[in-house]
Amino acid sequence: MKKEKQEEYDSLKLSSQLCFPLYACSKEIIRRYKPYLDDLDLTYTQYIAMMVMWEKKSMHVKDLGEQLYLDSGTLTPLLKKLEQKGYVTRTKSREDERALVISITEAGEKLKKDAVKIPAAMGACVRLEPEEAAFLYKILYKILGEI
Amino acid sequence: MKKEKQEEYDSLKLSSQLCFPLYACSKEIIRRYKPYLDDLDLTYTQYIAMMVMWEKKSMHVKDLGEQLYLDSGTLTPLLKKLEQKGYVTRTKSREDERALVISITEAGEKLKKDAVKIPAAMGACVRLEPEEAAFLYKILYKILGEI
DNA sequence: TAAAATTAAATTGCGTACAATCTAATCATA
DNA sequence: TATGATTAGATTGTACGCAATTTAATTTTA
Repeated sequence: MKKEKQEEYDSLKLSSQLCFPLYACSKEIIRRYKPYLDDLDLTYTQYIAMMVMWEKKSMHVKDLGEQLYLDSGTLTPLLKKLEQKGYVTRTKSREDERALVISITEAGEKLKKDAVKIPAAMGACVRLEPEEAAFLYKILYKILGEI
Repeated sequence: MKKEKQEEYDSLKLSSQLCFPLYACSKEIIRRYKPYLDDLDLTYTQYIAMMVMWEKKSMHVKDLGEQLYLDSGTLTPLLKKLEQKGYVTRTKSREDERALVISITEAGEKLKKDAVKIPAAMGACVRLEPEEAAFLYKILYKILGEI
């Protein structure tokens, strides 16, 4: 086989790709969260949604979706579940009846007290040097920024 | 609020976490693959499965699952779909009747010719310096290696 | 200002992910 | 060699993730 052809084919190896370790790593980290999140009866996606709510207290579904890079097809059922659990409320906006306002509840705020343990536990679980973590963070946001 | 308490709460911000950009980035890259994969009528997961098959030609579902970090719950329906499309065959192993052998077909091999364009197209799509890419690759496999 | 365009959520449908369970085959060993 | 343990896949059930479509509300503009 010609050398160029072989090189082309090599690029189709899983081990030549960046996308694959990124995809596998993302799933792996989420898997490592699971035991901690199970204690709070939250899935990973519900957890990142709650993280935004803990910070912002109240916001439109649209804005939440922009923060999380998720659309209404994912968020609508997820937020209904968080409402069932009593962590948020869902109410139509007065100013714009198209928009739905998500607000954190008392119980949702309470949950935060249990959740604060998680980042530390995860930090111990993923062993990276501080410089490695910082660089990884920077590169990932560089890729996301290209959107 | 006490300073330590605030720091604890800050760790619960989406912007303080590594997991979130990793998760968002993984989805974003897969999203960027979509137009190219649509041309081949493959999903991303089907594509990485085919990447292994292009390299190995034939293997057990179990080994494929180990390569891709996927279990039979994901692979069984996925491989049935690839079989329907005519890219692989699924046959019981002679030596061990529990095992299922996945083998690439003529049509599956043909598909590789169209797929070789994808890594180059994606490289142009995700703009990282070579050192950045190399570093990212190394760190991701470091995290995966901790499994 | 009435019609057209746009926008925000919800809905539908398909394809993962993965835990948990089940079934059948194989292995280990008492 | 019978039987208990292990293993490989398949199945079931829950929860995304996202494209495409729908519905209702708002904005634009002819």
